[in-house]
Amino acid sequence: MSERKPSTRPTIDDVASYAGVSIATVSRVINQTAPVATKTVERVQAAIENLNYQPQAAARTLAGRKTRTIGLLLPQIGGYFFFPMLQGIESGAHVDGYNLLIHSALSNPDPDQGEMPLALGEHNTDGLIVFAHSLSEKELRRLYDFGLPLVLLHQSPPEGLAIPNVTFENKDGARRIVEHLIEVHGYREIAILTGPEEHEDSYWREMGYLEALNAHGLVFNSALKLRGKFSPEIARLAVAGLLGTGVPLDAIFAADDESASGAMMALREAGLRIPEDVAVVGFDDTLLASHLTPPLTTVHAPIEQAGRVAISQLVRLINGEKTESVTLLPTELVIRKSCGCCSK
Amino acid sequence: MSERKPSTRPTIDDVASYAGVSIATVSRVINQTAPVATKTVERVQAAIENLNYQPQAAARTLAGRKTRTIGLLLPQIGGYFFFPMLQGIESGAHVDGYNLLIHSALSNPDPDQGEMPLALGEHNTDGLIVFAHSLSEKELRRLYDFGLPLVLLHQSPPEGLAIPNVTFENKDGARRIVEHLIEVHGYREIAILTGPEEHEDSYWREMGYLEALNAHGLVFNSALKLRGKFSPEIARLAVAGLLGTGVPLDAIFAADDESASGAMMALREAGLRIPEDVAVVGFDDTLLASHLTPPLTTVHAPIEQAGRVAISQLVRLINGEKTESVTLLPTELVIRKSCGCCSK
DNA sequence: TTGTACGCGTTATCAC
DNA sequence: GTGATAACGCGTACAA
Repeated sequence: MSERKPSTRPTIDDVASYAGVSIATVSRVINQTAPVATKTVERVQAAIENLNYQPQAAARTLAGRKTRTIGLLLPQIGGYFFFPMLQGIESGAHVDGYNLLIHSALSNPDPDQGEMPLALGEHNTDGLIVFAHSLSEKELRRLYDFGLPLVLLHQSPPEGLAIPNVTFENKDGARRIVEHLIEVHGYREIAILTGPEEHEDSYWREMGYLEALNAHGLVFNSALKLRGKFSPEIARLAVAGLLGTGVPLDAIFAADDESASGAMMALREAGLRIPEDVAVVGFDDTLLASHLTPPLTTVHAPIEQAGRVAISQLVRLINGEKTESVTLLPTELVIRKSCGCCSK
Repeated sequence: MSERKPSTRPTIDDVASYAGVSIATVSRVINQTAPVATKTVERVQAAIENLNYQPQAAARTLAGRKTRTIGLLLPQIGGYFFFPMLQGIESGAHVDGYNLLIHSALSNPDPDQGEMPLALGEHNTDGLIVFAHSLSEKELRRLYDFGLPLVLLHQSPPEGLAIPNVTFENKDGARRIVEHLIEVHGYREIAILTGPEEHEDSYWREMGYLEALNAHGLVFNSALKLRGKFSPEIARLAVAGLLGTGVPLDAIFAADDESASGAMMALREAGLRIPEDVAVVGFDDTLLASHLTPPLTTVHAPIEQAGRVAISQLVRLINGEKTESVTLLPTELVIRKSCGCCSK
């Protein structure tokens, strides 16, 4: 298959002469930036239609100093968490009339060491949504100082930077699900599978776990704190290791659904039944949760909504309107079977 | 939280005067488009560094007539299939130095009826990757006739349009997994859960199924053909319906992993064991497959690779190089437990 | 090896 | 309501 030669596209001048008006008028009907006579509008629109004209984005940006584009920076693409988030962000961006430019930080080497400057920034975006720790603090500061509108998803801003951030009521959700394990099922030996060290959501989920323990007079047993890193494989190994020690165990609170699935694997491999021998609960309520066997009791996190809110905050910022410095989205307990409820 | 005022960014002129050269020279060192004296290069680079200069994307595009951006058009964002694909596309695009603009067709109303023109197109991209049927044939034709480089993912081009397309060896993979059911396990009553009607991958998977049946002297029983639409819920209902009829059933070949998970649910709800009573196999080998209980025997499809190949084809097209009209990526049988193998 | 000057296609600011 | 025309920031002949 060989190349075809691109034809030349019509410009605003072509439209203007076709319609017998000036380019200024054409611009006016396109952008509705000033009143134009109805007849003229019709002629111009017909011209646009007939010539199949579409304004050149780059020229508009250059002249109008707006890219109409929002950038999204992610640590990496993948995981169950990712697509509802992207869904929210994409639809939100589109509703507000913005294009979405995506980059994963992995393919975006650290600008502190390497040469390559950030592919997303003030030169091609009106604002950025930064997920968790996809940007070094230094780079974040640079962009902030520059004045680029920024919103942080699932990360609070570095000291002194007034960047809006949106996340979940993690502590509250975690506390509630752990209390469910304690109050409804009477479990007392409850392990926790934490996420990555630096992950703030994980931190607050752990705090919620501790709070629930304390509220019910249970003492925290550090042997029951396992690092799951939001990864099924790592969680599986961690749980297998715990089971090897023979420590008594009633239930496992995994800080996300993926590590919960790893925990389930480990339990099953050890010949333990879920939830009869050990209960397992998660956090996030991703697609995975309902596909597991038994279906996972978890905390529903409004992931898609978070994406949408992040966009709306960013758009407000771009428009120079006031924004919330922190948005905490409520979570909700979702009872399925892995905790011991509803089992037959 | 209130607004901050954006500072003004340095231009190529600032860099030029800072370095004591002309803007042409600055442009040359940035784009390495002509030899420049080493000393000069150093001075310019220092200037760029000190001024924190980054070229304005819009201006480069306007002057150089290249957006350095690739557009990705999707029917909707979601499903397990989606991550690896996006991963491949994103990384591929980045490796080749392109930005990635994403749009889902859902938020992109049909331009044939509505007003809104396609948000992605010749005005803001150098080329487009179009997934399955996210674009009407008319719009596809328009873009093609215009000369915009186009690559189709999991869809063959409309009559007469020479657009490269990349997909899997669907028929072959389907045939192999169904033959596995027949030859290794001796199943004869094998149902199929197809995907959406118009989906080509699904069509070829069905063909592979039929081929396997024929090759082993089994006659196709139309009662065993169920529409799963690549959806767990729809598949679940379809299978439940089938079970209600009492038709004999040894195994189910689901045309994708998600419908396989739905089939499993239905079977379990009917009190049937997998694979002892009815075996289930899928297609794609997404994350889901290994998370199911029992782990799903399926056909591994190189989803991420398909994304990467699509990008490379598109880039070749953009560069005016020759491309493959069709790329068929090989699939591979992945034996887990849901077919009856490895069970203990 | 380097500099000058024009053009890329819009928006925005004036006048009329 | 409408029309000239000056930016916008950069690439790139063409000259030197």
